[in-house]
Amino acid sequence: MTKKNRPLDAVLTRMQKNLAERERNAVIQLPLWPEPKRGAPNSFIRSALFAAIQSKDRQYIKEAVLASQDGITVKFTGEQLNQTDLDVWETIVHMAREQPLGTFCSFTAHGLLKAMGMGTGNSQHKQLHSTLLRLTACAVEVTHEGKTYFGPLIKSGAKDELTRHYGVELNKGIIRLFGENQWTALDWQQRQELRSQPLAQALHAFYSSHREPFAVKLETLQAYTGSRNKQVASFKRQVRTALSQLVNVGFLSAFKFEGDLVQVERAPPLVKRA
DNA sequence: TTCCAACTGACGAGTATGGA
DNA sequence: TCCATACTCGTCAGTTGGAA
Repeated sequence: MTKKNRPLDAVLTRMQKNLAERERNAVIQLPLWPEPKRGAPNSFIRSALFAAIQSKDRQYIKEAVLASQDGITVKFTGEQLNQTDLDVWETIVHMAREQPLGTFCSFTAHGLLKAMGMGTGNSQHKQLHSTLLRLTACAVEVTHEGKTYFGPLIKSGAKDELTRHYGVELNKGIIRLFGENQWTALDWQQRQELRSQPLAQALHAFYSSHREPFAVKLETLQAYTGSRNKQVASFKRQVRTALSQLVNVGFLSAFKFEGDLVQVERAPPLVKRA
């Protein structure tokens, strides 16, 4: 290196430092979806990350590659997540979307349960706390369209045992999952109407992320929803019931089975009159 | 494919508590 | 006293697996 280049190197180094500093301090914010919607990355709802299982059927998973749609890779370590966990995560993300990522989002347990349309009894409070711990303790590695996020789904949290106020912090890196055309605004009212029906919720989320759903094999749906039902006939029965529920809530207009293929037709969105 | 029984979790009504 | 929040407990609905 010549003496002549040294000042230029110093300037470049300073510029790189400034750029890195600016990136660290940049205000990163989630997309602003409307109030009746809940935003979720497609990588979450097109994979078995949030399985259609009951709480009692959770398993501990270590560095497992979960079933996912082509173009998405999901690795998971921790206690298996289900649709209830997705409800909680979506609600927290929904509340946090109006403030920069990395800042604490505070709420009361009661308020969060109410916001999710759940009961507010002791069992629900315990369930909520377990969910928050699960979302904090897990480790996911999601790759979608060349962008990878790895880490927990909630960075950290705090709770005031007297007032039951929570404060949770989301990772800034989570924004990588909300790239353009990589997330879906789920109809929250429909999802609430499907509460306690994990398979219907999982299919609602999956098909919400496809404007014109294509025919999908039963075994593919079985994998994407993380179903524990090993019997094909039994799973088909469950899917039929779940899709009927999606028709009832106005999400689908029709569905049919052609052999082991499932074809659905989305209902046109309701236009609210002023 | 349908039916059934057992199990589990969610829900809701009634009540208690604490702060303004 | 009122209101928001929290707790307890009984009931109900959903899920599952097995049998026919």
